[in-house]
Amino acid sequence: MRFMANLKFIDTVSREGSIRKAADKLAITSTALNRRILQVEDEIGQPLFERLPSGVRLNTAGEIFVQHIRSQMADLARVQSQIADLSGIRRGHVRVASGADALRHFLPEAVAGYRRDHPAVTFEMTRCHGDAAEASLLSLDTDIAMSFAPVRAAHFHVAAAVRQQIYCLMNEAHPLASRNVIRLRDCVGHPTILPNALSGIRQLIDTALIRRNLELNMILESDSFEFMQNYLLHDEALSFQIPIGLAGSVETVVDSGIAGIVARPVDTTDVPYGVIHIGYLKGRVLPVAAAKFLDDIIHQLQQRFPNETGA
Amino acid sequence: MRFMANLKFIDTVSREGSIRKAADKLAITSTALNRRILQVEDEIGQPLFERLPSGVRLNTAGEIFVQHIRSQMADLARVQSQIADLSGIRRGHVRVASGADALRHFLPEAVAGYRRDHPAVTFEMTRCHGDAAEASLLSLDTDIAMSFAPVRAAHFHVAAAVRQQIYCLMNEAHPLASRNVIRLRDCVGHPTILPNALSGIRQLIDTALIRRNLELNMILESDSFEFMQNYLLHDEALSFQIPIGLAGSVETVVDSGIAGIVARPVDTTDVPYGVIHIGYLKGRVLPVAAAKFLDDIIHQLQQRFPNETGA
DNA sequence: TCATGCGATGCATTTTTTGCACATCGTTTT
DNA sequence: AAAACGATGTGCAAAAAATGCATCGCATGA
Repeated sequence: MRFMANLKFIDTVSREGSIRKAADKLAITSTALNRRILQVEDEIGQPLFERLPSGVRLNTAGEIFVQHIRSQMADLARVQSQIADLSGIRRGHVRVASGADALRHFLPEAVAGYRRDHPAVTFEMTRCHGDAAEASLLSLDTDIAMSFAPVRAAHFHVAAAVRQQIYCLMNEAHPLASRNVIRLRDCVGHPTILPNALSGIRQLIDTALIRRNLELNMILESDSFEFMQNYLLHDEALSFQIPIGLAGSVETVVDSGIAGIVARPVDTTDVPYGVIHIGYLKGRVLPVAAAKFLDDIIHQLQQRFPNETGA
Repeated sequence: MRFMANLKFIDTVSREGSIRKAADKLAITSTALNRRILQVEDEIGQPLFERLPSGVRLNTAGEIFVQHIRSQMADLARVQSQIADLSGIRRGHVRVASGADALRHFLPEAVAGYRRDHPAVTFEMTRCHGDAAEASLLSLDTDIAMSFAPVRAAHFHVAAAVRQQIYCLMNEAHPLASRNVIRLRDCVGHPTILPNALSGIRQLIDTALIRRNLELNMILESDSFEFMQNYLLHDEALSFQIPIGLAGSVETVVDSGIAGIVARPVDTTDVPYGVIHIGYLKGRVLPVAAAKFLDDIIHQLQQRFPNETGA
């Protein structure tokens, strides 16, 4: 794309914070890159970068301009995707940011299913925590975000929301494994593993504990669900998860997807439902591929959680 | 703007319908232009134009791409305006499409007033009828549209709406000039001049006539308000106009702005109020200059028609 | 004080773009 | 039916632009 080259160069420089580093990345000499930037600045009529001894940094005009560039590039991707769609082959590139929950089982299956129908579409999956999702949407590094944390609606268009009950995970030999529903007070005293503070699950549980003035015996904290679940195989402890992070459908979720580990719902009067939000940057028009994939996962969510899915 | 050159070239070719004509307009040879277009088509991966014996025409992919180009260029104008605004000098270019009514007195005054404060801002005023306004907003040839005709809300964001009563214009020697309010039936029999069928005024009057089963003695039809008013100086006829097309404020509008011509309100039970809509393309972010000018004229409308202006 | 890393610049070189002449194709006119 | 016209596409030489190298000036940090 020659006609976008200069703009892409500026974007890269702004990300690298240095003309020389950007030049390396772009496989041209710093001289050439420098001059192209000077040229664009000349055409704009104002400098876009502050020259610092350690490199360059965007000034206010640059911030505005780079935001424009990114939106242009994202829009060009949409247009290309739309044009490619005309010739029958659906091609494109879809970038998804998601919490770790959905990245475990749901998204792999969803992506694989989509690619079965549209093998020319490529994907980029980024794991991220709450706020980072919004940032990557804003900088147009991501098309679709999926987050269990509450979202600020300012920049986020919610395409779908799915209610998720908290489940308690444990070894099938655990004394609580015989119960059909777990009350929060049942957990007190048992060794417990919790996701770290950025997780939506953790926030829900912490709020519930404070409200009921309970305290759990937390022995371990992690941001890896896989680690936490595997740990349960070797120690008699409790952990928490939401259905989308488990393998089966919600009715058959008696076992958690890992042999020997069972999942039991936590009473919703103790810990309320949380909500997974799926959406994209407000005001954006998604590329065809991303839009179709979004439709796809919303459809799958409706099938898997028929009574929990809303607009 | 070298980095936009190729895109601008494609836009021009699509408007001219011929590579040669576009090349003339762009002051380069058709050879060079042709090759640049082939190059872009190559980068896109698909042809954008159909080659016809009489020139070129956009194909479907081209339509999509050109729409993208136009939105990019409009957005670049916004960004430039915003950047220029940082340095204190407000510069930019504002493109307004309006019916003939507002172009007579209101807009000249409004533009002159704005340019008094911001002399670096340039303007482009286009007179247009109802539907053409929407088209020029959609093709991003226009920033702000002002229309007395009813607007379809699909693509039009209404920034302000002003109620306008119909006034009857006549020579001060006309027998009806002695009345304070004109009833529609009073007009029957008198020679009458009407704006042509595209005008919002005409549509309101036609509807009223049909409803009351009246018929006017129409001797002349025109799309030039100036012609119509000047005609009244030489013949004892009636014409119609809305306040924004007249010179004074609504209270002092006993004379029409032209010596010897008076304006009398038409009873609103006969001909209802019409509405002037001022707005822009839905979803667009206007350049700073255009946005401020829009604020400006809305403010002036509120001052001039304090009880008629709504959101 | 010196070394280091940054962006800017002059100049020779390479790459790209341009313009001219002409080919090719379809339509219109004679 | 044939010629003329006007459209886009193509070789080739000239012109213009971009590039790479060596170098400068400058501020920071050891």
